[in-house]
Amino acid sequence: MLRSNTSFLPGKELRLRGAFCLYGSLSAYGHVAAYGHEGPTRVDAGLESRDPSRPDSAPRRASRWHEGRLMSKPVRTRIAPSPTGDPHVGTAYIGLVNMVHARQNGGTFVFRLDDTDRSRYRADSEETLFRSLRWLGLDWDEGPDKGGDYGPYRQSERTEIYVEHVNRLLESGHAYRCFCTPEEIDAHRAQLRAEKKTPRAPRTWRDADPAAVKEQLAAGTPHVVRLRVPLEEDVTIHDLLRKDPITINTRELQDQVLLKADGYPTYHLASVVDDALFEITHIVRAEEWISSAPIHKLLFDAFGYPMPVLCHMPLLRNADKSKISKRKNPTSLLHYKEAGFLPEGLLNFLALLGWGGPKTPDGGNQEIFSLDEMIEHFRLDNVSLGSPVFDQAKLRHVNAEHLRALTPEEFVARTQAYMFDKERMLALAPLLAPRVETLGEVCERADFVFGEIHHFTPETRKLKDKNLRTVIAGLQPAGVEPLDAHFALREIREALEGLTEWTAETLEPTCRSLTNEDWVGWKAKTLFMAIRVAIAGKQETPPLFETMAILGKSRVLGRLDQAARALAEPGKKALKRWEKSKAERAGRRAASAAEAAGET
RNA sequence: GGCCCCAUCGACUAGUGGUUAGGUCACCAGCCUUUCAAGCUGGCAGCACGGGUUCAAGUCCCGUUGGGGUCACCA
Repeated sequence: MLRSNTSFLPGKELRLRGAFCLYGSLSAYGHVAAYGHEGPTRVDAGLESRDPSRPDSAPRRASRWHEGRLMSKPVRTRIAPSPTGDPHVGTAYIGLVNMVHARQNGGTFVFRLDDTDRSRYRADSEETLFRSLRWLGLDWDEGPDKGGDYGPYRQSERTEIYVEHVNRLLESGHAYRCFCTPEEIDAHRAQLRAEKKTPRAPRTWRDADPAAVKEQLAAGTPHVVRLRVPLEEDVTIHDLLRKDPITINTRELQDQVLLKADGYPTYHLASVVDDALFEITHIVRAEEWISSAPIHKLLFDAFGYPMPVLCHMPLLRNADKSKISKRKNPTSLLHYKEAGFLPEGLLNFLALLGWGGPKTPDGGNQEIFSLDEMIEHFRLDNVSLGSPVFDQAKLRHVNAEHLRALTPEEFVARTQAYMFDKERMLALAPLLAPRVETLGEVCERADFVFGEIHHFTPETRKLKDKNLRTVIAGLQPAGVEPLDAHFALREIREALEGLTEWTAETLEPTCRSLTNEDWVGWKAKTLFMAIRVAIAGKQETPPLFETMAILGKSRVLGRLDQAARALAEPGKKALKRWEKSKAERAGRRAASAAEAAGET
């Protein structure tokens, strides 16, 4: 395979390649040469390029594999996050790679908001998303908050475009209207599962009588539009990182919903249409999308749009190698910001996953580097495919290196901004002032606000230290099993998670509602102490709900997780038992509510 | 379970047919130091297994095992 690795001189080759990436020229990287075998109308561009780092190397052939004439296109990449929750490290990771690839090719990095799921939409998370990614150091050239020539960049504002596209597919026979009810679909799937077949939506309407369709349409029956997936046909996709093409037979696929009953598109439709319209050249996204790539390929083909280069990045992992999850790892960018990580440190750490960093003369990798250095040296097609564990220890180390590189002035500025944020201090002042007698006591009194708390590692529980024992005592009241205390905290967390407004006034009733007799039997006093210790690491704090409000939702939730984890790690059986108990209690609550309603 | 992806120290990685398998984190030991960090020196530790191909395999091929993803009107 040809690659300019004889000298890892910073992006020599890339610079020469210039701002334009020959559409498909990545086949020159060798292992994607298989592209050249695809497509009925492939035209050999006959272009040759040389590896500049090896003047004597054989000329490499660049070819273009899909329809039409040779066309060079400026690189355009994108991220398309959903505003449905806290900004995720995975989003940042994929965003970083997309941005770096665009930048090093003089291309454009696009931010597109995937807000087509109206039921999960949360208005506040859109702004948080922008802010968090910007904090990290990501910056996009086009986006909902920035505009651009390809807008609108919010998919919820593009529904006419999707409907128009769906109509095209309807006319060309690539899609059909499906009037099945959700119940019918579920039943069908259940039956197929029972027969040990691939569960699929029924194809009742796939070849329905046009008259019947017209009738349903006239009656205004709710319906979706589905892709008419070919019955038995191999669909082959090419991935920049995997040398073998991936072939999936359409019998593994189902007639994917394209347009939902509420008129909004599904991810599949919206992303394909927008990637085409935005002229995205490289789709760089997480590995979990591989299995739906054939659907996308089918869609690009149905529309007659050129297929972008696909690049599926490895999934970030928990220590046990499962897909990273907030249960087992903090996944919110807010957490890392609030825990005092430097954005450049986090970014550097993320860059290390799948890539070692620039090569060093001793045969190793330079692991500490800046975004600019990454843009200079990183190569998208050289990402390693293992399952990178998001290792907190390594993250801390990388962050520490960046911290140490700060000048004293910078260090002070960063620390001040982190600890004594004016807004936060103003909120804190009325709670703190009555409780201190000198300024010297401020930090001690509110230590849990200013930084991380460390009381909840599993090791802590083994310590003999008296103070720490008290801490655990609060978390786990006398006579309560660790596992029960774990679930108590977890249940609190779940209740709080649903809160959209995070103030002392909204927090109090939510917390109090968990103290009814249906609960594990704790009094308010006990429950509130457990929460207090979990979020503050000690038993003396300003009033609980005010304290929680100031700490902020993500930190409170994160610390409840942390505390729960420190108490116990429930097994599958225990989890099941808990789920069951929750359901039963919910049932009882509903029953007693109904009874109460009946009496009045 | 079907389909798909993946596989180098505990973790992140370098490696693209010929290496004493390199670097970093973590861990251990020593040095430095009033303490703790940091720093320095050293150590522990890896090509999942089995078959091929080849003069030569961590590197290529096949199989096994293991891990993961995915099977929604969520993305």
